[in-house]
Amino acid sequence: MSSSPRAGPRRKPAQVRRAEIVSAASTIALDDGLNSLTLRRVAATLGVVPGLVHHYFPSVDDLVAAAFAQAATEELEEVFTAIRGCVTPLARLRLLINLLVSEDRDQISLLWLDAWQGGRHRPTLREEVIQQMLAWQHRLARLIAEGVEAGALNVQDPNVAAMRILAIIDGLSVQAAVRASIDYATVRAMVMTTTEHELGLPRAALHSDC
Amino acid sequence: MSSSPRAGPRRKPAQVRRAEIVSAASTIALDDGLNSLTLRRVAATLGVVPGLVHHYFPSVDDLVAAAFAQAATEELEEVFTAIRGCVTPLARLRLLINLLVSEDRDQISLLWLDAWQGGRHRPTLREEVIQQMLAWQHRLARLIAEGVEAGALNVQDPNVAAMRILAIIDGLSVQAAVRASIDYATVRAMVMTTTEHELGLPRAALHSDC
DNA sequence: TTCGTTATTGGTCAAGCAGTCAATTGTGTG
DNA sequence: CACACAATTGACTGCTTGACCAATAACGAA
Repeated sequence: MSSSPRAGPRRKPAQVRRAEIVSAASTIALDDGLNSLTLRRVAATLGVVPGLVHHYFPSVDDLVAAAFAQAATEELEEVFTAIRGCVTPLARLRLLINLLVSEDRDQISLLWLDAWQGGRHRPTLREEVIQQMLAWQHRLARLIAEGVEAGALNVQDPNVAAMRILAIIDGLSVQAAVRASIDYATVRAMVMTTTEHELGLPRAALHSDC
Repeated sequence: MSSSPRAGPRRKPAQVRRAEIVSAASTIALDDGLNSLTLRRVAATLGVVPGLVHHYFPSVDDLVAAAFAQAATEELEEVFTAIRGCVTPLARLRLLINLLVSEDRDQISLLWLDAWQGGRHRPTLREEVIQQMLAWQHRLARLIAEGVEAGALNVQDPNVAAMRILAIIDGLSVQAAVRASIDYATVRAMVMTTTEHELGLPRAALHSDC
């Protein structure tokens, strides 16, 4: 019992511990919101003392920003990895919207809402939010641009189109997140129709499965 | 000096005092956000003791909801009163969008953001937010319906159109509220273009002044 | 093995918060 | 005028938070 599994090494390399903290923080943020993210909460999750978390993140703002960054980046990569499986640009867009407007996305939608709001009084978080929003815009714009090159889409400015599509998704996500009962199928149809308008597609070009 | 002006009647009718509190709370919410809205802050503004505010609003949730309700209702009425001056439905819509997407609206946009987020853990506020969102949707839908009757617009479901227009305004407002520098003219053009799409209008039908 | 670095602990601090309550004072009614 | 009610006060509680710091113990390098 000298090397009991439960009695692991109490001391970990800084990098590892830091990653653990960010990961735990990210989980808490997704589960209970950015406001539930406190030094003590993270410490309790990891079974360490609050002071240790403070050692790695002297300012809570930094911790919150890091947690949001991890969650947001993970989701972005997840989505864009998933749509890589579709062959045509149109199919990729269709799947992207289906992924972005679904019941499963409630958590991350609420997280974004928290982040937008929290950025008001958390400078570092605010910067991170801006970066993540730009990342989404760029990735989506590139996707659209590829569709244009392939001749599948007809749009003047991919960046503006991406911004607008993301805006309506955000707006409807907020409505979905706040209001009690909202029909996700309706919302999805709304986004699709708007996107068709936006990308110069024929009506119902997006309304089907990947 | 027996009736010194500064020594006004310390005791006021409940209704008046209550209105004062809500009004002060609403101002604070608009100036510094819903999170800065505390019993103490309101009390300090009015020059009374925190306990008094608590006497009228035993729960902070109720106070926050009331403050938001007042600010939101006021703005709704302001906007719909202002557009009454325009003769055609199209002109009314145009002015409405111009009013809803402008630098002056930063405060109220941020307030809505706070309310959406705060509704997560404040049941009364949440209910109020839902009511206010529905109010906007209904009013805008009616405006659109009038345009349809007048033959100026071509839209199947005014309610859905209203929802979508408001969604994109919300989405872009969030972007505007969060990101450092955003070109409001661009945002306004975006909303107009989308609205034109949404309402079956010819391109650039909205791009001008009232 | 020794020693310096540093991850980690435990405890502390002050600030800000909502909520509670008994006491007081102003107001209007009978 | 006197009484009852209600607005208002002031002081207090308990809680949570971020931040700080000195002491300790583990780890790696010499």
